[in-house]
This record gives sequence, structure tokens and C-alpha cells, in this order.
Amino acid sequence: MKTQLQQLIEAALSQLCNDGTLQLETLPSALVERTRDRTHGDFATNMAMVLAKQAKRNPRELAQLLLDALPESELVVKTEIAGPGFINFFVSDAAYATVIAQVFEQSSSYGKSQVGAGQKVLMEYVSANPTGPLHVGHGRGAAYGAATASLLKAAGYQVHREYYVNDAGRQMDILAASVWLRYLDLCGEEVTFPSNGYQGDYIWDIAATLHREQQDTFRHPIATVLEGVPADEPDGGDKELHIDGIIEQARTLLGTALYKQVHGAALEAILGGIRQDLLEFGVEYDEWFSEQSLMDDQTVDQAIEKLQGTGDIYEEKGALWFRSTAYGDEKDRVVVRDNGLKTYFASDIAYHMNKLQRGYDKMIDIWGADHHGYVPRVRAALSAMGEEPDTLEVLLVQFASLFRGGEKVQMSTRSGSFVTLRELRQEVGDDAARFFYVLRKSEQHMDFDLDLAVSQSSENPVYYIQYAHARIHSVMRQLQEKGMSWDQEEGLNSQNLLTEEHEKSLMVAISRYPELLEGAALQREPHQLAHYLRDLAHELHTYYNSHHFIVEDQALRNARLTLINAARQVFVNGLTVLGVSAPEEM
RNA sequence: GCGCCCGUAGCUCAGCUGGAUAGAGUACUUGGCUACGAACUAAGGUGUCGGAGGUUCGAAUCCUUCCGGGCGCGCCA
Repeated sequence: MKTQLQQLIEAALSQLCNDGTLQLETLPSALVERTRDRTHGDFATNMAMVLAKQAKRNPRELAQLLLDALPESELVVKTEIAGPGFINFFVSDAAYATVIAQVFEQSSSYGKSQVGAGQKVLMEYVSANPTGPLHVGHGRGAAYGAATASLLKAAGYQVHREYYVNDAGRQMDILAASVWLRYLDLCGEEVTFPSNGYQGDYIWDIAATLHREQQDTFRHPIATVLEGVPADEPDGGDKELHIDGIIEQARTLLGTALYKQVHGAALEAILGGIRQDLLEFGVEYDEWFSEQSLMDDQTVDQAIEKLQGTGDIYEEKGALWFRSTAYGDEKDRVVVRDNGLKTYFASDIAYHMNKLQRGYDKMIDIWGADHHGYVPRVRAALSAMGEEPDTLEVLLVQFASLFRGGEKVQMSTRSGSFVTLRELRQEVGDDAARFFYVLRKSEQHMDFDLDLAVSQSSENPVYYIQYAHARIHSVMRQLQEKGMSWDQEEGLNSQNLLTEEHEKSLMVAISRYPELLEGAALQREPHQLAHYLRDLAHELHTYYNSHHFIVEDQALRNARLTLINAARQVFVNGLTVLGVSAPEEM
């Protein structure tokens, strides 16, 4: 509807230009929007006011010219000039009836568009380090990423969903060392756990499995293990040096093969848990991309070489630096440390280079807001390699603060004190969690009151929407029990019988869905869809409460049943995008 | 100190690329089921849109500057 109106206005405008009534340097595209107030019609445009200055005419006069030039259309039954120069459009009932028919023709495709057609997008989200279970902060990125990916697909983009697995690097070594030490403890060694190790209970679990399956394969006397290792912080030493020393000892004492086994067991156990969590949460991926693979196949080296080729790498204090300041970053960044190890940043440059090499037009990364300072340097690397930095779009998700008993829950992966995503899901349910996460703008800080979510879970807005959907199914079940059936064909032909205000409102809401979905996709804002579905549910509920659907009059009955079934389809389509189920009864 | 995000009703938040009287949910009060599910609905009031300037036909929205909160500023990831 909206695009049809835009076309009409643009046609009128170009006609005015062609016949010389108006002289404009540029033809702006028409801005049409839904009216807030019903008395202003269905749609309005501010075109006349926008053009007034350029056309050197007053807005209302210009509006009249536009209306005179407006092509005839079955869509519009009435127009008016209002206020400072708005043009209001009243849409015909027949046009709304057409929309209802379209819902059934297009079914699960109703609302989809092609604005993103031809664009290949690689979306990366969550990508949490596999050093522990996912917590509630990751959950937000997961829900937001999955919903945005669906949104883009619905808008015609070709989307590839990816999880970047940080399976290389020091954090993974610390994890392996943590598991090994717990394992040694289970073997009977008296281990003092390093202050910088991962202390969560899940480390014990992995160690226990290792011990059960491999017995003493990896055992070494603790005295040997600590030989030459710098003291830990509580003993007056340095916790970083201490843990690095232990990692070094693990490598030496176990040898490459056995060390890899411990490392691999830890990675597999944790990554397996993450995969399971996300799968159950309805967050899917097309690919799990390994950071280590970028090391193994030389992609990282190639990336560095490429930057050396453009003269953007220099050596200082034994390290290799990328001159990111030449591309807008605040300071230059190290890519290879003086000890020869590549930084996380180096593999990230390689990863993004690899994404482009795989042929994607756009990369959309969803990061926690604490990584925002990272954006300029990655963009800088893309620029240096001759790529358009805007091919990378980073969407930042603010952390969700958890409140329990009125107090903020402090969370830290290292200390193992956090509320896991799994716990949250068990407490509030997958549907409620998914919906709650995308109900707010991603860049908005969000307070998640656990007690409230648990004790009043039935008041969660998701049930409001699901209930509206289930109610429609309930009506259809009632119909059947009364020995009647729904004639969709007759219902579509009888839409003119739906003259109640509630019916009009519901039709308007249904007709709004396609433009809403498109806007939400373009702005990467699934919360718009969440709010829309709540509005739609409200329309359905008020209609339900004020009118009876299963009435004697057969034509009217079918018209009403057709209308609510169109709404049912929109509920299903919208909830599916958000990853929330649409139960037929609850 | 520098950079990014945020500040809207008592609380949690919307407000679509500047638009017509700034809206929901929640909380509080009072109504609505012998009718398709009351997890619903109807009515009731609340705002210096953090403050102050500026841009213009028009600002919660854009610009500047303060105030307040969050985050980031490593040869960590």
C-alpha cells in the first residue's frame, strides 16, 4: 500500500515538472507515513512542505497542485490537505480486502520483501570464547543475532550465519591448564589452584571425565609441575607469569600429542555445551568457523604479508605493528608480539579478509558493547587492504544486568560466578527468554529482574501474543464442535460486510506488517517486530471481546473468520522470525 | 583526560530516515464472563522528553555546550 502511494505521488510530481508547473533541481522520493490519528486518514505525506522552499510556493498551494496531478487509483477514495500542508489519503475498503486476500495467497511468505535481493551477507554473532558455558549476556547477542538474521532473510538478503570459534590463543591454553590441574587433583596430587585459572565447576566436570576415561595418562607429580614456575600472586608473585609457567610445563611434560588431547578435550566439552545450548534456544548457524584453521592454512600470515605489501606494517621494540592510525584509528596496533605470537587482532584481520574472499558483499558482526573500541581498528585493516570499510557493519549489544533479590548479580567468567543461559532458559522458558531479549533496542542497557521473570512469567508479553494466536485456533475448534466449517472463499468475497471499527483496525494492522518487516530489517531492529506483534495481539483481543465471530449470518461469519485467520497467519510469520513458538493452545 | 552508547510517566521501555494533541506495559482505582478460553478487555492521570542555547514552517528526534550513568582506551582475548 505504502509503496503504491509513493508511486502515485512521484508520478504526480514528475508530471508537474514535465508540464513546467514546477522547476526542481532534484526529484526527491516521496515520504509517505501512516497517520497517528484516524481522522487524518490512513496515510499522509509531507511532500508539499518539504518542497515548498525549493518550489518557492506555499505548502498548501503546492499540495493542491500535487493533488490535481495525482493519477486515478482504486486505492485512494479521498484526499485532503490538512494542517501546515500535509496531504492525507483515505484508503478504500476494497484495498484492505485485497490485502486480506494476499495474506492467504502468500501465506508464510506474507510480509517478505526483496529489498535485500542480490546481497550476500555474512552474519556473525555470539562467538563467545569456548572457555566456559554461555551466560545471560551471551543470550542477548544470540537472540538478537538469530532474529536479525531471520529478519534479513525475510527481506530477501542471502544470509550466511556463522560462529567464530576462538580455539587458538592463550585463553584456550589457560583453560587447558585449568582442566589439567583439576585432573591432577583428582589423581590425588595436592594442587593449589592458580588465581588466574578458570574456577567454575564445569572445569571439574571435564577433568573428571578425563580422569575416568584416561586414568593416569596425564599425571605428573605436582612438585615436578611447579618446578621453575614463577610464584602466584597470593604468594607475592605475578598471576600472569604463574599461569604462563604452568602452561609451559604442561606442554613440556605432556608433550605435544598429550597436551593437544587435554586441550582438545576441554575445547570439545565446552564447545559441545555451547552448541547444545544454542540449538535448544533455537539459535542456528550455517557454519562454525575455527580461528585455528586460519593459523593452519596461513591465512593469518597472508593477511600480515598483504599489509606489509602496502607498507602499513613496521617493526618496533621487537614487535610488528599495523599502522592503523593512517586509517582513522587512535593508535597503532600490534599484530605480532615480540615473543613471536600473533595477536587476536591479527587473526581477526585474517578472518575478515577471509570473509570477503568467500564472496560476501556485507559482513554484519554482532559484538558486546565492551568491544566497541575495536571497531575502528578492524575497519582500518579493511581500508588498508583496499576494501570499503563500510562492508563491515558492527551491531553492538549492551549487556543485560541481572537483578536478583533487588541486587545486581555480579558476573565474571574467570571466577565462575555467573548465571548461565541454560539456567535462565530453565527459569523463564525459551519463548519468554527469546522474546524478552529482543523486546528492547540492542544498544539499550537492559535490566533483567530474575525474580520478576520467574514469579510473574505469565505476565510476560510473549504470552499475550501467543494467547491471541491460540484464541484464534480455539475459535476454529469451537466452530468445528458446532458442526460448522469455514468457507474462506466466501469470507474473502464478504469482506465488505466488515464495517466495525475493530475490524477496520485489525485490517490496518495486518496491512502494516510488510512495511514494518522491511523497515525492521533495514534498520536491523527486531524489537520493532516484537512491539508490532504486541499491537496486533491487542487489536485481536479487543475485537474478540466486543464481537462474536461465530454468528448466525453465514456470510458475515465467514468474513470474520477469514479476517482473524489472516491475523493468525501474521502471528505465525512474525513469531517465526523472532524464534518464538506459536502454540495452538496453551 | 579522550572516544562510543544511554538519559522520555512512580518503575521497565517504545516513539518509524525532523511532523499534526509525546505513547505502551506495569503499578493504583472502578467496571465487563449463563455467549467463540478473563493468560482477555473498558474507563480513569501522570510528563520542565536530563539542563541551557542554536538550526526551521515544525525538534524527544539534527548541531553545540554542560550535568548524570554505562562501557572502552594492553605486545589480553
